[in-house]
Amino acid sequence: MPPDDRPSPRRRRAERNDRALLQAAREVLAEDGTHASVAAIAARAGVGIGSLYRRYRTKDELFQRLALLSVEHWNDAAARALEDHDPWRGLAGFVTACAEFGQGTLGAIAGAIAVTDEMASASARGDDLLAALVVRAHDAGVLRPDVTPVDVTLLVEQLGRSPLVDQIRKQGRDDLLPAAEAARRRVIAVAVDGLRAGHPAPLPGAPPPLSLFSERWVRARPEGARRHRAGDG
Amino acid sequence: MPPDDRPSPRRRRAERNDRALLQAAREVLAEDGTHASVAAIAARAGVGIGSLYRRYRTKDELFQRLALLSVEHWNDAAARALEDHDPWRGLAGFVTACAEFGQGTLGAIAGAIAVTDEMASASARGDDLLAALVVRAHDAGVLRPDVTPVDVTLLVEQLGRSPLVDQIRKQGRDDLLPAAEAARRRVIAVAVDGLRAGHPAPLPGAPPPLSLFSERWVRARPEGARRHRAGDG
DNA sequence: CTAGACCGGAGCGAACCACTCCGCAACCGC
DNA sequence: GCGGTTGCGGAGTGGTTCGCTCCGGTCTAG
Repeated sequence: MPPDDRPSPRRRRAERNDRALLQAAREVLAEDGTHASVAAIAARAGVGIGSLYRRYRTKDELFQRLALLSVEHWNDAAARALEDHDPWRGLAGFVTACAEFGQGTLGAIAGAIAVTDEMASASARGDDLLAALVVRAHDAGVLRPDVTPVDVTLLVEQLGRSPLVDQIRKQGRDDLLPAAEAARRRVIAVAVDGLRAGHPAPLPGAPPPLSLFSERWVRARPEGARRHRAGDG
Repeated sequence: MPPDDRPSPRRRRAERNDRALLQAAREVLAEDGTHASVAAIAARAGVGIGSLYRRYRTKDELFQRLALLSVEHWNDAAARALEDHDPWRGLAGFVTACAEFGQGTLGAIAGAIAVTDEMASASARGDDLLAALVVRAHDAGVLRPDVTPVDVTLLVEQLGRSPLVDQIRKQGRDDLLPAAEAARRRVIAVAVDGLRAGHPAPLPGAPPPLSLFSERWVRARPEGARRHRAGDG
C-alpha cells in the first residue's frame, strides 16, 4: 500500500471544494432550474467563481459531471437494493433513497446538456438493475401488478424534488429546514406505500411508453417557435 | 338581470385572451419557476406584451391573480369533495383534482409576491374545508390514521408539478404531451393510494408543523447573504 | 367614412449572464 | 527564513435578457 495516502492539505481542500460545489449545484439547480447561474452555485458553495472554472472548463461540464454522479448514485442504490433479501424492502428502499438524494433535480437540465457515452452506458445499466428489482417484486407479489419500471422511474423523479424544501432553502430559513425535510420524508413514505400490492382499483390508462425517457435527453428544438394562438383566428 | 349578457365580440376576445394569459402563466411558471418572464407568458398565450400590461399593471399583479384563482380552485374542489357521500372517493378526488390542476406551480412564487387580504381569507376557508375532509375520512376509517391535513397539503403540492410534462412542453414535443400526461395521472394514482388506511408501518417522524406553511408566504430575506463556507476555516 | 377602443411588438435602461484575468495568500523544497 | 509554485477569490467584460413604456396599425360601432 502507498504510505502517503493523505494527499496534501492543498489537495484535500480542493476535494472538499469540489464536493461543496457539486452539492451547491444540486441545490441551486433544484431552486432555479434551467436558469441556475454559476455565480449562484459558487456563492452557495462558499467558493470563488475562479475556483469553479479551474475545476470545470464550462458550466455544461459541471452539469455533465452532476448528471453522471446522479446516475451512478441510482445504480449504487439499485445494486444495494438487490442485495436485500426482502423484495419489498429492497424496492421501497431504492425509491426512497433516490427520492431523498434529489434525483428529480436533473430533469431541469435534461435536453440542455450533451449526453456523454459514459452517461449513456451507466444509464443503461441502471435500467437493467431497476428492471430486475421490479421483476423480483412482482414475482414475490408485493408490488401492485399494474406498475411498470417506467412508473417507478417517474415516481422517483416526482418525489425527487421538494418544492417546500427548495423554497425554504431559497428564503434562507435554515431554522425550518429540518422540519421541512422531515415532512418531505413523510410524503415520500406515503407515495411509496402506494406501490404496494393490494389496491382495489387498477392504475388509470395504459402503461407509459419508454419513449418518454429516451426522447427527453435529446437537445431541445433549436428554434423555440411554438405557436399557441389565442387570437380570433 | 342585465338583458345584454352577450357582451360584445370585443369583450369576448378580451376575456379569451385573459384566460389564455392565465393558463400560459401557469405553464411558464411551471417550466421556469421564479424566472418566468412576462415576454414568455405573452408569447405562450399568443398575445402581445402590450395586451398583457393593459390587463395587469405589473407582473406581480398577474401572479397575485393567479394565486387567488388557485386558492379558489382548491376551495371549489374541496367543497365538491364534501358533497360526495363516499369519504374516500371525496378525499381522493380532491387530491387528484388539485394535483392535476397544477396546484404545485405556485410554490415558485411563494415569498415573491405580496399576500392580499382576499388571498388570506380564501386560504383560511380552504384550510377549514380540507380539515373537514380529513376528519370525515378519519372517522370513516378509510384514511391512514397517521396522516394530517398538512401531509395532504404537502402531497398535493408534491404532485402538483410534473417535471416530465413541464420539460416535454418546454421542448415543444407536443406529440408526446398526451402520453406524458397519462403517465402523470398514473403516478398521482399511485401516490393517492398511499393515503389509504391499512398500511403496516406508520409514517416516519412527527407530524409536520403548520408553521411550515404560514411562513412560506412572507417576503424572502431582502439580503441574500447566506454563508456556506467551504474553506479551511 | 370617421372616431376611437384595442391590439402587437419595437425600444429602453437596468440587471444579469457565462466567462476571463489578475493580485494575493498559503504551501512547498531548501 | 525564503523564492517558487499552486490554488484561491472576485472585479471586470461584452453580450443577453429583464420588466415595462409607447406608438403605429387594425378592427369595431355608428
